[in-house]
Amino acid sequence: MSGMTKRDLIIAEADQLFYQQGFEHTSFANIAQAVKISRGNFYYHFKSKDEILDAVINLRLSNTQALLEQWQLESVEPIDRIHSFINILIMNRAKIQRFGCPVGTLTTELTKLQHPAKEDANKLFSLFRTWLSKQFQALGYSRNADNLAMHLLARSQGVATLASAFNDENFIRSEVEQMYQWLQQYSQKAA
Amino acid sequence: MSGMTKRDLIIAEADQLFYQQGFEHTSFANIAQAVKISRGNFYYHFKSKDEILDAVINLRLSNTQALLEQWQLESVEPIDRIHSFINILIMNRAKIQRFGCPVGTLTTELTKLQHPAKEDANKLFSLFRTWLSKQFQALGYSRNADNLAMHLLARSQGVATLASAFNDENFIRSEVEQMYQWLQQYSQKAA
DNA sequence: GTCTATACGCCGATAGAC
DNA sequence: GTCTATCGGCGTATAGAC
Repeated sequence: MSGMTKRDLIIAEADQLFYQQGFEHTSFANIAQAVKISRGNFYYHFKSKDEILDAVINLRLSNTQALLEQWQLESVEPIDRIHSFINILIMNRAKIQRFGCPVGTLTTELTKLQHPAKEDANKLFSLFRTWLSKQFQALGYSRNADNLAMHLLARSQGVATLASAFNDENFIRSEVEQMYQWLQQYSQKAA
Repeated sequence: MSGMTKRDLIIAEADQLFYQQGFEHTSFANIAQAVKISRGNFYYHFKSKDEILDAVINLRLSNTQALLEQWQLESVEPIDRIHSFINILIMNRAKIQRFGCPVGTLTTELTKLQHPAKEDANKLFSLFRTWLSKQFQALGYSRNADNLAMHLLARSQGVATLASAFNDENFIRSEVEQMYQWLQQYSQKAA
């Protein structure tokens, strides 16, 4: 947390609040209180609320990029890397049960608001999509790698939505197990 | 549309707007304009915005109930009934691509707003859940019927979320095909 | 850089005429 | 029942002192 400018701090707090309360429902007063600055001081750092949203999306994009690179380094086998993806549902289960998936809920909200930043938020999905697609390509499924990537993305989105609706941890664990089993059939071709 | 009271008309318009724009983002001015009444006249029919939300949720609950009963009458075989459920993704594909699933997006929004009506909105999910569960029970999978119901609900939620994010009709069709195929393995035991 | 004070609009909600 | 007029509050955003 050292070397963090006040601007970075605002973005980090806004990131959390947008996730927990939604973008529109989060006011400058909320963020200002969290960062412990006055509302007026805000506009020294950002010209508008949309500008904060852009910064939050960019933060999430670089965090996601870093996460994918980490998974890439941690595992050599594509199957293990895809496992890392599925496992976010377990790692983040507590927050997912409360607030859903940060990517899915943001894009859904921005869609309803017809907000121009929706396309940028969608890049978060695309990062996972292309990364997963590459793993399936490496497994030898180059023809439908993108379909498999989208399928897995959809499965995890659905799990997040229902886990949040029913606040059900066992459901997450059960579905993650099934996703692992589903994945097994694609580990054959690699050998 | 005949025999529709002004109150019913307000609820119907609010239903559409809440779906398309979100609950919080929809103002009385929006609804009033759609129904062609003044904002003030509103409070003759409803005491508060939350009261409209309750009415909209109740409308959706009874519509859903009617839909499930229709599916029950249209098909005798549980497999065919479950097919009817999966097929909503195709039937409503245009709206789903634009606004996502009306059930999922509403519960997600109300969760972030920490709105008391969230539990009522969740009953929409529960209607589908118990109905699907009954179909799987009828197929002979009484032990994990609820798990299968939740699995199918999650799959369709995920499809709706990603179809809306990427505005992709082919993805919907492809996933629906896979859901049909997944369902096939559960049609054996019945014989 | 950070603050206080304030402008201005939209929101939900109310009052009261017709 | 439907309207107009209006209140009080909160939202984003600005101006200007320190």
